[in-house]
Amino acid sequence: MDQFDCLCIRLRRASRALTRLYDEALSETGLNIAQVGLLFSVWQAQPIAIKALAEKNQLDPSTLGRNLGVLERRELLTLSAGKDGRTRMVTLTQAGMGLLVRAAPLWEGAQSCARERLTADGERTLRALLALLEEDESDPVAESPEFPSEES
Amino acid sequence: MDQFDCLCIRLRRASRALTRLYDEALSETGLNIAQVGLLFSVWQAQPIAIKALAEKNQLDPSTLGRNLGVLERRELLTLSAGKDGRTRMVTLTQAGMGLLVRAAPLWEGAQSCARERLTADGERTLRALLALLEEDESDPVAESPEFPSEES
DNA sequence: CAGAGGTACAGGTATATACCGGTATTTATG
DNA sequence: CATAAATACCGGTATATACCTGTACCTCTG
Repeated sequence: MDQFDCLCIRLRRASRALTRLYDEALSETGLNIAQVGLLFSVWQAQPIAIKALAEKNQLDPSTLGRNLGVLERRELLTLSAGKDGRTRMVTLTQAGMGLLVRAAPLWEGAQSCARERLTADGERTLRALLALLEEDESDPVAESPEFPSEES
Repeated sequence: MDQFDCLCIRLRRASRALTRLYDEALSETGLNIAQVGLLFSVWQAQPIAIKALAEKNQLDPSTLGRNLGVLERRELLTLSAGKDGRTRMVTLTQAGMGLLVRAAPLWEGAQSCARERLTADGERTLRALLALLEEDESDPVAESPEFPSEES
């Protein structure tokens, strides 16, 4: 086993790899998959407050605020005052909407490619993950001393 | 469906959530899961060049270099010149080794928790993901107009 | 209605991540 | 052997991500 069986590390690695795939497919739009996903999420719910959008995307509100700032500077969306003076409502601009439409077929391509790739060499990983989840918990990890213990 | 069925967005979201879980479990070490994973990876292969470590972790070498810098400043590892004058070899310090040992039980806890949580409310997601992978490709996505098309 | 407490956001700080271009070093080539 | 090409790394730049703190605003209570 090249890597230790950390669900989180595995997931992070898979996330990086898949992100690279989508980002490349979307490169001609000048946006990455996180940004396209965000625009899409706004489109679904606009106008929507930052807090609500953060919950919808399970993102820290301050993170989301900064991410929105990038898209606002590119004039893909606007942040306007809501009825509640504390909130700022997010809305797509025409340009943002247009970019989403342009991104759609590119996203489709990446999604197909991802699906193929996952089917090809990743379904095993998924199944292994499932197996890991179903692993007998009562069996202590004594067999494979994956983490260093007290021998220096 | 609250979210659109982007494998990448889903994976990124899951990655963020799981990262939060592990990071919290590891908080008393002052390290996050990415750092612990990196220390572990170095431990497995030390001394190892940045390039090789980057490949092992599927990380961009420049990214890895910066991440290593953080751990070097905390004196958890050292970067020394290799035989090849271009490379820098990464090695754990005693402190780095010690922290890894301290992190082990905390990591175990997070891993168990993650496994439980995934079993509880995420196995469905995994199975859905599998189903998505096995989805009939010949069926065009016409049914659910997930992405905006030409109506502004 | 005035103050207490809660809410939504902005900004500071830190890390993670990637791409690109520059530099030093090694290797290959003529 | 001298030069070209390849390699490994570093630093600039940009974005993603989260935590914490401060500020403005709203809501509730007396």
